[in-house]
Amino acid sequence: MKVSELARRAGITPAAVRFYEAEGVLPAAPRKANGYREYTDDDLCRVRLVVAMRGLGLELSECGRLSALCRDGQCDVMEEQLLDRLGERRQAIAAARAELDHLDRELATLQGSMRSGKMLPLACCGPEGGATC
Amino acid sequence: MKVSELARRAGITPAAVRFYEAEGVLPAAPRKANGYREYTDDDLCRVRLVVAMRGLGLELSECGRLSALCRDGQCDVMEEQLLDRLGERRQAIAAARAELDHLDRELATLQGSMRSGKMLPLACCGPEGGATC
DNA sequence: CTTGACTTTACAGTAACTGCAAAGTTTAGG
DNA sequence: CCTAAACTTTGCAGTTACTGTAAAGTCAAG
Repeated sequence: MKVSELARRAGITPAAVRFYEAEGVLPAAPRKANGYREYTDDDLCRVRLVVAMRGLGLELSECGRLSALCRDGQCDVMEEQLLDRLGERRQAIAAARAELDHLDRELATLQGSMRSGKMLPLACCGPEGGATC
Repeated sequence: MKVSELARRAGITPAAVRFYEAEGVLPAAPRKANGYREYTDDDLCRVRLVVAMRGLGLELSECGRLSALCRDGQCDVMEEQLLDRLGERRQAIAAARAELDHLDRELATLQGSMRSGKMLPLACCGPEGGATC
């Protein structure tokens, strides 16, 4: 199949597929006589793995590394490392959530102050006392 | 004061201050004879406003626009628009949180399947039936 | 007078793509 | 056979908000 079909079936754009190849995340596809990339179902499978890992929030380079392990017949090693990453991701997600919650509380408080007419409680004029904004 | 002191008192780096100026987020600072930027307490106040708005998650361009309004004596208009942005931000935060929650559930499920020995339930070999990864 | 701590500028790099331009290829229809 | 649409190729610029580096000038202390 050609790049557009591969991309469509993997759920990304042809440009992204070429980008992944350029970045070494996917192996360089063999070319037909006209220079077009030609893909097999196995290739599709590999792309899908990368897309799935990206969807889990892993960095592209990490997806490439893990996918390469799998291609080298070390799927078990890959699985092990993927499991590690999943744990790390969940920690990062928990942290991100806490941060969002904190920010939302700040925003709510600020909204409240502003709506009740108080002038900018933004830390604009700090503890040093300040000039007019 | 010089750029480092301004930056320190505003809670950012000197490089960020110069960047903000280059981007037009802050007005160009007047220079001393030696070419160094010279700032007043009012300038510090302006930078702090931008830093505060950035901390609320607003885009830099938006911070620049709002801060400029305030500089032009339209603090009231700025406040109004800021209030709008805060509402939008809170919506975006709620959406981001929902996404994080969803992702975390996915990760947890995947962790579970992998730990109990099931091979990659990643959508790697899709509904079309697939090759080996 | 030297050393260290500043300052200036400009430019490269980051993450993960998207969009564009220019040129060649294929495919369907007339 | 011709043409027009819909592909494909490459390379490069743009996105966001900076950070890091390099080269060069300035300033304060000892």
